[in-house]
Amino acid sequence: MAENIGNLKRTHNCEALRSKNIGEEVVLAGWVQRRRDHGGVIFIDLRDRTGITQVVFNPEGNKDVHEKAHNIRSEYVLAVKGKVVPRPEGTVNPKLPTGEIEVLVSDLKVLNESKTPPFMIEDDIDIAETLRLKYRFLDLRRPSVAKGLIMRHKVSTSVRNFLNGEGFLDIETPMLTKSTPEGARDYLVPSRVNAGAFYALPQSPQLFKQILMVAGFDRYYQIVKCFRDEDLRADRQPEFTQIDMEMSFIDREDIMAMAEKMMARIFKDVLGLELTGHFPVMTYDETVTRYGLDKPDIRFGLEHVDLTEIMKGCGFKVFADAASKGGIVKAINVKGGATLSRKDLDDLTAYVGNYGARGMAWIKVTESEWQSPIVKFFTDEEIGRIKELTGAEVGDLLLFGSDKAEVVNESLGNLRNELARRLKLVDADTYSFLWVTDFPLLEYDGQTKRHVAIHHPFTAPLDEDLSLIDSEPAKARSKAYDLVLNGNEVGGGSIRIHDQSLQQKVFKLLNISEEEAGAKFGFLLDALAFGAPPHGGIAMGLDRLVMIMSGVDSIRDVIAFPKTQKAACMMTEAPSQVEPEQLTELNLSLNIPKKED
RNA sequence: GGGGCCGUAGUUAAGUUGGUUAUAACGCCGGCCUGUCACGCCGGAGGGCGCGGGUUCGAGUCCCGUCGGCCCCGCCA
Repeated sequence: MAENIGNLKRTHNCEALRSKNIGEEVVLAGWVQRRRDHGGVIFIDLRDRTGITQVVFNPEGNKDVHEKAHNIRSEYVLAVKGKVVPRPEGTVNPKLPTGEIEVLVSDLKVLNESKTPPFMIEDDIDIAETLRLKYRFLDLRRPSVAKGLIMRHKVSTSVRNFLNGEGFLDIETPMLTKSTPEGARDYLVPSRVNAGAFYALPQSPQLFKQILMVAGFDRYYQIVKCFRDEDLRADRQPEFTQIDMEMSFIDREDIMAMAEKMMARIFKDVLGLELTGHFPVMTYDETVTRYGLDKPDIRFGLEHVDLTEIMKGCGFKVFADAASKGGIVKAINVKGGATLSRKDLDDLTAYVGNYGARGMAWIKVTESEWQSPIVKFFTDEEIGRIKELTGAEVGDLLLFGSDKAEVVNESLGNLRNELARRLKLVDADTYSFLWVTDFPLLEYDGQTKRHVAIHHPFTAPLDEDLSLIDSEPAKARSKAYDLVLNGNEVGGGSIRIHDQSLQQKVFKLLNISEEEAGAKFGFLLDALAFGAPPHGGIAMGLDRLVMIMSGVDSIRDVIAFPKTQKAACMMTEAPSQVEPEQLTELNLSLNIPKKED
């Protein structure tokens, strides 16, 4: 039977007591981590989110209390009153911060019993994630899991303190808002009072924060949920949290400086690390050329070497064709990689296959020869050029990609990361930020056969590329910037268009008709026409940032109640069917296609 | 939409070329135990192998389908 607290109000948490507390009468409350019943004396490790204290039931003390303690099991909830005493000579536990003392119990209340938990509440256990998520309330009792949420709290606290100090205002924006074209798939919410009409959950507060700038709130922030109905990954959940900010009367270097200062503050407050100097800045073109990806991890080398020019007329048809027909040929020199086995190479070939590469040529540089299936196709001069450009030395491994530029860059870019993982080229505790700037304004979407905005349609072009908007829009670059941390995109933003005519011009480029622009973004165009200040901002992915800072591989580990890959919550079993009456009230009917047999 | 991996006691796993009553560890239950902290010792219960078909004398092992989980591609302004 569960007892009420009564007079046993706790005086300390389970990590608080030390030798200096010896002699004090204290009350602790928490969960039973473990019981060691010796028939006579009974030890219980009492746990709360701060730590563990050993409490002792001695039969020579209170008989009733000792009797009661026999029935205690794992995860029972206890309040104990007792005296802090030193542990007897030789029984100090150096593994526990509280290991020099124990609490000799004089009064006990079993605040609640517990069923035997489906898994043990401790770190370093190996359990299926689906079970952890179903019993998330138990999983979250494990210190390593709680640690992620505690760190998340520290990060958001640090962010608020910093931005409040810099004069930013925390202003909430609607969760029930308007569906807009472009971007990700919206989560829709039917309107009961407007039959047939829908709200959308925000993909980000983008337009609202711009409107707030027009309204004169020249420094805004919000730690806010965003929703995108797209497929999940280890670093993507359908609802996620952004540190969203926007400033007026600034240019991009001001936003970048502010974001850097904020990151420095977060790392200082939360990890005690000093981030010194400015974050390096690299243009989009440079990242793609050197690393293949626009979010390179710059903690290790393995940079790409472009061999397109020298392969144009070579005897290896695959390379020659790619090089002369608009594609590219690139190589990575894996220093000391000649020790990789044939199986390793097969694995890596399969790996680049994920990104559309149809193969992966390689050359092992050994004392006696260039060992490779393709080296026989090259002239001595070509081999010399390859050697020169890649810096190949004895013991190295050269890996090649040849195809359309996107395929080569994507596959070799990801291969580079994979090699670093396999060869353990990075120290897990290092943090390396990078700004990526000068993104193209537009990209061509082969599916819809039109240009779409790379960042979003409100991103300003670079000043020097303004004239390209009319002549060669595909070449125009934007005032967008991404913040990359250890190869992960943790933030992105831009200077926005604050001129109504330029905004209309960009909509036109994106094949958004005047009518459509008016219908979907009329309020923004309106606002821009009423004295919009120059403005811009950035949004940081809180989940990803905390994931990296806490050294875990999935944002699920830093979200209290995350969803599985099918966007389901194992605990609540959301999403679920609803009563027909609810649908009727919303003027909805279901039309679920039958599966074909 | 596609590729890969996985599903066996509460948990984590083992399970030979298909072949008696499906193993182990931890956990759980009972007993003993006054200094343990992964307490110890003795004893015990617990699953029919995600689900549904099929092949076979016989299926956890083979085949088909299906559900669920994880990683990835597509998708994610």
